[in-house]
Amino acid sequence: MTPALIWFRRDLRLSDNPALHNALERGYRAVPVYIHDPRSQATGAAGDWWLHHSLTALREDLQRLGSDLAILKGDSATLLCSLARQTGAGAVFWNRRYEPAAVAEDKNTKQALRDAGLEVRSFGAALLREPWDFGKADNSPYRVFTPFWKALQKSGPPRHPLRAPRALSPIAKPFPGSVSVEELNLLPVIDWYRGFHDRWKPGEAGAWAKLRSFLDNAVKDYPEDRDRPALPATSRLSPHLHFGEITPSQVWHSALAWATSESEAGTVAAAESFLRQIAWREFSHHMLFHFPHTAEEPLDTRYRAFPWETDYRGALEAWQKGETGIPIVDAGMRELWTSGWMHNRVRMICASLLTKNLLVPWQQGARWFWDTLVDADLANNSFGWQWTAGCGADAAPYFRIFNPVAQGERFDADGSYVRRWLPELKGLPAKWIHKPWEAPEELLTSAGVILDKNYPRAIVDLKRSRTRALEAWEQVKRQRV
DNA sequence: TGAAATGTTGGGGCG
DNA sequence: ACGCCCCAACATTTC
Repeated sequence: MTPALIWFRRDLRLSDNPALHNALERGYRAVPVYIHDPRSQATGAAGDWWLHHSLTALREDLQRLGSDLAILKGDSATLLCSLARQTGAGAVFWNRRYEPAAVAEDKNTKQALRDAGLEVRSFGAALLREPWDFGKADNSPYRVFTPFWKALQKSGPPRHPLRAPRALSPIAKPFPGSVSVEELNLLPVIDWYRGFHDRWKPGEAGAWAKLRSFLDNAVKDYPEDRDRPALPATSRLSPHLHFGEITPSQVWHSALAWATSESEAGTVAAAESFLRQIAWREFSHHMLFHFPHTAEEPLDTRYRAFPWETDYRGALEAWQKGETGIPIVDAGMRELWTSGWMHNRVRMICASLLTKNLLVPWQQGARWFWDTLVDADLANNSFGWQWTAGCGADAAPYFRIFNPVAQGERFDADGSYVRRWLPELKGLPAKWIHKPWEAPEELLTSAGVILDKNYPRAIVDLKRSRTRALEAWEQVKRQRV
């Protein structure tokens, strides 16, 4: 059997893997390869932690089927060419990536391999639809979510997921040039990530465990509870989806299968409310594909002239450390630091405070999330930040400025989310927990809260900074015309 | 996937 | 009984 290199990237799974599946179907012997190119590093520190464990899991899964994962360091085009020569491979198969830099790299690699006389095949699996053939009637991309979502639902179910192979052929041992996962030095130098282990299980099995428990326990209440950060109401699949340990198509079919197998009313609506979030992920990936500059620059060009604060270092640092003095924000930022993840509702609240009340450029917030989120994903991250900042696709109009106190009282009414992450405020009753600066002095004292001593006073006046943000927006509107 | 300002309505207290 | 005011509750407009 002729070998084919299966180039793993952001598809660290064996099931629903078209590259692997097609190589086997065409009678190739699969040689699984992962290439770490430190120059084209597209992961933050938390993502690196995840990648380390996900690669370990993939390698073990491959070994269980009789194969292994060859792990190489260096330039992918060069390595794939030399590897094909060494192994006598006649083909290279992979599943597509959609980020601008990855698209460019893959295009070059494909050309180099074809020039070397190899068969190269790439497949779509990370998205529900290929961005280039999912658009409006005139084939231009959707820029508004609701029509995108309607078209997605109308376009029929995504392709049916493929099964994992039952067995694979062994690869050469030792494999030429292969290193261990440890040798990739992915684990961050400072060990802030200790809290990650009991919350996350990177790898394909971990992804399915999350999906299973979400379908068994939470999806039925998803429409009701999804915005309440204290509850385990969301799927937490985001990092698994990012690394391709599970595909959106698998999630889609599993959720609909759950909805039709349950006899209770409202299950289809519940499943669709969840899949709508999967569609937001899809939308943001399509947007980044069609507008590749939006990872760095605002989609709405008026915002190039936005009068951001220039001396924002102190504010940014307080925000990063969860020391803004605004409880729902600080709770979110500490959840992020401790667990590598933050509830989506709280992400919006934190992002709104940074970009609107503090007038810090959204790219700074995006950069911090990029480094600290285990699910850091270029498309989702850029899209989400631009959405909140008001400069993105189908964005919240600029004047929609969150009031973090009102948001806290609405979505964390009893304050249990805040108390979980800010134990120093534990003793405050729900009435004051979202605005300790307004609490009566004697109440603060009996709760053991000393403002500016063990919990900061709010670093911004919410009312005044709101007005200031609206004035900044007026300035931008005038400049354009 | 907002919040604040402003407008409207209707019940109840009260002279 | 009536008009007046207050204000909560809700709706609409504006940022």
